[in-house]
Amino acid sequence: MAGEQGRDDERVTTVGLLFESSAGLRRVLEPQLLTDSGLSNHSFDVLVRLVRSPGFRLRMSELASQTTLTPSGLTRSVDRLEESGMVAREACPEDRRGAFAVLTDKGQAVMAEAMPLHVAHIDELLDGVLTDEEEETLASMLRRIRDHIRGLGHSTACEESEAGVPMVSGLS
Amino acid sequence: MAGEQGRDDERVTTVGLLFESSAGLRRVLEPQLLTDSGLSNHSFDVLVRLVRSPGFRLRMSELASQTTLTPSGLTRSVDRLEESGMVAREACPEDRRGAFAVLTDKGQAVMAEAMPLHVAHIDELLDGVLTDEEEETLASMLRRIRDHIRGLGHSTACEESEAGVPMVSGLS
DNA sequence: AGAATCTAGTTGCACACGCAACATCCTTGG
DNA sequence: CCAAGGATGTTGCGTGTGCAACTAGATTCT
Repeated sequence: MAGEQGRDDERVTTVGLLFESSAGLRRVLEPQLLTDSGLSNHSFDVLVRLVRSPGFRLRMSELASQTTLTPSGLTRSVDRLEESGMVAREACPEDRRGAFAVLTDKGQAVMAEAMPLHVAHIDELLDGVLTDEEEETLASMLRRIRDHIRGLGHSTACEESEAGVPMVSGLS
Repeated sequence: MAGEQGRDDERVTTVGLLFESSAGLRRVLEPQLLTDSGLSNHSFDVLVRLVRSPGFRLRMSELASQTTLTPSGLTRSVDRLEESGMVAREACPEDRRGAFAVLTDKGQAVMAEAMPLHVAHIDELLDGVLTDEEEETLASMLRRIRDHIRGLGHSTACEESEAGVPMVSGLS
């Protein structure tokens, strides 16, 4: 079992490439994001969801399932964002266990500055690598993969993403 | 700066999807890999490179640049693999600073068992999501992205991957 | 040859993450 | 109406990670 790799490894290679490109992009983007706006990839991810939600607010659980974080990871992440004053926790009236994460004014200001920089950086980074059409294709395929995976976790395999608001996903 | 997302965010969305699908796949794959073979994604990644290298050996630096790990991360990872007896370190004759990581017999045996299981799991996981043609397209695009990113890090932007051995990348 | 510079690899340190256990609250069923 | 079960969010604990500083060996320049 040394160096033989049947063409059925192709799929494995594709998955490997997915990991590699993801990690590569993260390693380039994260430092820039940090020096530009003092945000980690995860923080930015959380903030993007909030920025794009009505009332700049989202339930913790919602946030957890949308980001790349586990519930516990999200708790800490929001803790930090709260300490920095970008996010505030707010009790949920109807469900006293629940909590909202709400973007503060400062959080909105930070994002208003961070987004364009980040977008520009990504643009600069990816320019000329893929045609517009290819990018669209790539996005469509990745979306399908993501939704398929998600369907597995929630077991009931439904309520995927509402194609209308295509899970924006600013980053990470 | 609330919910407006010009079509120039498309690229950001694509990057976001890349992160999401990568993280999603990892979260599904890793536990399985762990219970099946007792390996983490990173360990598996390291072992795959070794399995596919002549003499089952690779320089630490080579390994570091090929995997998703930093040099320091790789050191610890190889430390652990060495403790488990799957990998051994070997001094480099021509360069006394350098070190090889070499797959032991045990390491080869573990991989011989782990690979098919892992491949099967991925197959099962991704079956029906993309057509064969799409998979090929996806791999090609991801490869381009990865190579483009890599070219940035090494500054000199050369010596990309030798298309012949297309950076196999079993996983992670 | 000898000093300055560079590279390979390792380690101290701090930090972020996930898992599993937990407290709290909602929801069903008798 | 109360008990059993499910959901939401948080925390203790162990572990893995990256950065920066470091050791040791190569390389280059004068």
